[in-house]
Amino acid sequence: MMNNTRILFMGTPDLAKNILKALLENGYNVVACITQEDKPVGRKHVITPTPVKKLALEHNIPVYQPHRIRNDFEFVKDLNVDLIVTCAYGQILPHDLLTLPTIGAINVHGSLLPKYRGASPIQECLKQGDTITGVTIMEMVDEMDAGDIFYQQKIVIDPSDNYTSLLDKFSLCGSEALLKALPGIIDKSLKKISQNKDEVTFCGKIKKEDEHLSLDLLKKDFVNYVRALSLTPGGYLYFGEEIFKILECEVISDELVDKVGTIVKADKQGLYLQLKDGIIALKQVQRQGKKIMTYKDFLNGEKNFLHIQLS
RNA sequence: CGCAGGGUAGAGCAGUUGGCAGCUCAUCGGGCCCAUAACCCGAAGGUCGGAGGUUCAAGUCCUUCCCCUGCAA
Repeated sequence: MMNNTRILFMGTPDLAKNILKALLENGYNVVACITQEDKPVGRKHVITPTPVKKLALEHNIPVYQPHRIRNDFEFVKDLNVDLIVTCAYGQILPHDLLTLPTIGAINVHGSLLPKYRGASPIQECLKQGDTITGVTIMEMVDEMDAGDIFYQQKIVIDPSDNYTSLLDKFSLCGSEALLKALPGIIDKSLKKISQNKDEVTFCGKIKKEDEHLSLDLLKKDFVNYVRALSLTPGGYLYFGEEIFKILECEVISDELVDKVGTIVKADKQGLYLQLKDGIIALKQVQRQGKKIMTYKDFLNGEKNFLHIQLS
């Protein structure tokens, strides 16, 4: 019965690819995929298909890449779809598309809704210093991430987690949650519950300027902000004209020994930065043009870094 | 051919006007110490990204190819 359900999968990055993979490995009938257009990527501007497209083509699943799904979804009618499953597709689905499938349209969202509706839920929970987050399998409605909830599964955030490691957890957990919820969604036995409007919070898209770390942040927030941006795209401070990325750091003390933004220690024991409410240790850094390295490796090649000002 | 930095010991870097390839960390051995990631002594470890060229002599100069990274898209 589940094999007869005609599923249209919509998604773009690696996370979505892993969700699609889980569907395929468990025998679901994915009749087509919609993903973003191939884009020139990297320094050489090589036109690269999205991870979802690559996987779909390996399984001989037809791939559609409309420029604007809002204006171009007529082709979906001919697919006779029962269910749309989306995960990080990257475009808002028009109302008339949501009503096409016989069963409905569902989304895999990276937070415990109604918390963190929006574009960057995985980064946001790290920024906030949360210790628990999760995935939500939900019905799609016109308003973004506002649909009723079918199923939720919690994820424990470890203090050592950053965006990259948390993304791995979401790949696993998101797949698990979807597979648990799908049978009940398809046979309509799974009850959905509406979101508590009083608990709704939002998170926006991470913009370029957000990657410049702020020295106005309290040390705890600074560390969490760095976690949210690591390893990609990576938060940075300026070292003169150069970008100096900080990929991992930790709170050391409440001491105030020098101006905010000053390197107050640079030796084997650590690379310490003064913030306005204390000192943090920079553990992994990346100088412009260089690879990511530990503070020890960095200091081996960079003498005289003590008392340097970052901004 | 989008802009820019780079490739030298396991890691991070220095290497001047071409003239015996170095520093710090790590590793191994020894010493000191109640002890140590500390300190002292010693050792091993390199076709200087590849190919070609100039030269008595190339890490260094010329040509060409490959790769890594930051920015931009």
